[in-house]
Amino acid sequence: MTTLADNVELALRADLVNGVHPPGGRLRMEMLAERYGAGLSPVREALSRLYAEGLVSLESNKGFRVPALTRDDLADIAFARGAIETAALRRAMERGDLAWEAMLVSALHTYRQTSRSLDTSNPERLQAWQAAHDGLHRALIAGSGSPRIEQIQERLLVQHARYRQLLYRIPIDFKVHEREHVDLVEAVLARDVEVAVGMMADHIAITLDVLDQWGIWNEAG
Amino acid sequence: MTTLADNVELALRADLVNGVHPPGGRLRMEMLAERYGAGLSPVREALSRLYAEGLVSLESNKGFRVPALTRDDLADIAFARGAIETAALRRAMERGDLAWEAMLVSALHTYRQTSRSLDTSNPERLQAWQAAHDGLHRALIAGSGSPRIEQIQERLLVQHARYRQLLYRIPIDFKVHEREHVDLVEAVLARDVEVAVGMMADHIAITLDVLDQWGIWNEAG
DNA sequence: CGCTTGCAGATTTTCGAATATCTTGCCATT
DNA sequence: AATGGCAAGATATTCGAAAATCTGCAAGCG
Repeated sequence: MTTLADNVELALRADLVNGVHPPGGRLRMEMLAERYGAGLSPVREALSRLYAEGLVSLESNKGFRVPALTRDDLADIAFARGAIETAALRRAMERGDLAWEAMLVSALHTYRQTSRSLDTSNPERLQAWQAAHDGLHRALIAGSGSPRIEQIQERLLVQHARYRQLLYRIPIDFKVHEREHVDLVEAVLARDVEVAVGMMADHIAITLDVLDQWGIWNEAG
Repeated sequence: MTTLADNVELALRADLVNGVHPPGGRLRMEMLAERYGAGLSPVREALSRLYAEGLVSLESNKGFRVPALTRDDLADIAFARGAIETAALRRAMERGDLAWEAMLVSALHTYRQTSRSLDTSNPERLQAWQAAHDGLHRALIAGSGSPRIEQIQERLLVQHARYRQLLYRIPIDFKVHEREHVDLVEAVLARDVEVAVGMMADHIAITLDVLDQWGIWNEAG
C-alpha cells in the first residue's frame, strides 16, 4: 500500500510537467490539498520531495512556487544532460549485453510507431509519443548499470519535459527528429562509441538551438 | 529567518555524514524529534528532502532508514562522480576566468595547509581537512557555470563522505593524496584539458581501489 | 507630501492528537 | 512440531487547529 504523500507526489509531478500549474506562479497549500484530495501534511511532504528534485522552488515562510521557464535554465538542463547521458552511453556501449540491445531495439520500435502516428493536436497520441521518446533515452543508458546516473537522467528528463510546452509552439520536423534517433541507435548497436557519443551530444544540444532560432524567450520568460 | 525544517535538515545531514546514525539502521521519528528539538512535522519534512537527495531511504508505512554502506554503492558514487566532475572540469577549463583561477588557488592553499597539519585522531583538524578537500573539488568545477552540475556534485560529495568512516580504518598516505591534487590543479591552471581530465578520473577511481585492496567490505557490508 | 509604523487578513509552518499500518508473540489448530 | 490467525503494542502517517510569519493598506508623524 502506498501512502497519500506518494500519490500526491505522482499527481503533482505529472501536473507540473503538463503545465497545469503555471510556471512562475505560487503553489498554495490549501488549493493543492483540495485539488489532490489530501490534507496539508501529505501535500507538504510531496512538495518537499519535489523541491529536492528541483521541480518546485521554496522560499522560507513564503511557500512553494513553480520555477519559471527561462533560456538559461533550459541551457543548464541541456548541458547537464549532455554530461550525464554521453558518459552513461559510453559505459553502456562498453558493458551492455544482448538483453540491453533487445530492450533498445524494442524502445526504438515503439518510438518510431508513435512518431509515425503522431498528431500534436491529439493529447493522447502526444502523450504516447512523449513517453516513447523518453523511454528510448532511458533505454539508451539503461545498459550503464548505474542507479545514480539513471536517477539523475530521469530527473533531468522530467525537468526538460516542462519545456516541451514551449517546443510545441513552433513547427518541428518530426521526420528529422526521428532520423536522429534511428541513426543514433544504429551507431550504438554497431558499438561505434565515438560516433554515437557525438550524435548524442548533438541531439541534446539541438533543442536549445531550435528554440533560439524562433525567438521564444521574449514571450515566455 | 529559516524554518525549523531547514535546521533539522542541516543537522541531520551532518549527523548522517558523521555516522551518528548507524548505516542500515532505522530512523525513528520520535527519537529524531527529541534529538533535534522539533515536532514530527519539521522532522518529516527534513527527511523527505533527504530522501529525494538520496541520503536516507524510505519504505511506505515503514519509515526512514540510513542506507547501508556497500561496495556496489560506493562504486556507483565513484562512477557518477567521474562522469559529472570530468565533464564539468572540461567545461570549466574552457570558460573559467581569472576569478575562478584565483578561487582555485585559494582552495588549494587551504587544502594543503590543513593537509600538512592533519591528525586523523583530532576531530577538529580532521573536519577542517575534509571541508578543505571538498572545497577544492567544488572549486575545480565552480568555473563550469552550471547550477545543476554543481548541485549534483555537491550531493555526490555528501554521499561519498559517508564512506570516509571506512576509509580512516586503513593507513592512507596523505602525502600521495596531496600530490594528486597539487598536480591536478597545476594541469588545470596550465589549461591542459586532456591531462587534467585524465587525472581527475584516476583520482576519483582510486578510493575504491584502496578500499578493495584492504578488504574492508567483509566487515562493513 | 513622503516615510515609517502598526494592524488585519491571508498564508505558511508547526504542534498534538487521531488514525492507519506494521510487528511481534501467543494461542489454537492441524 | 509447524502453520495460520489474532490481539496488543509500537510506529508511521494524517488530520485539524494553533502559532508564526508575511503582505498590503491605512493612519500617524515629520
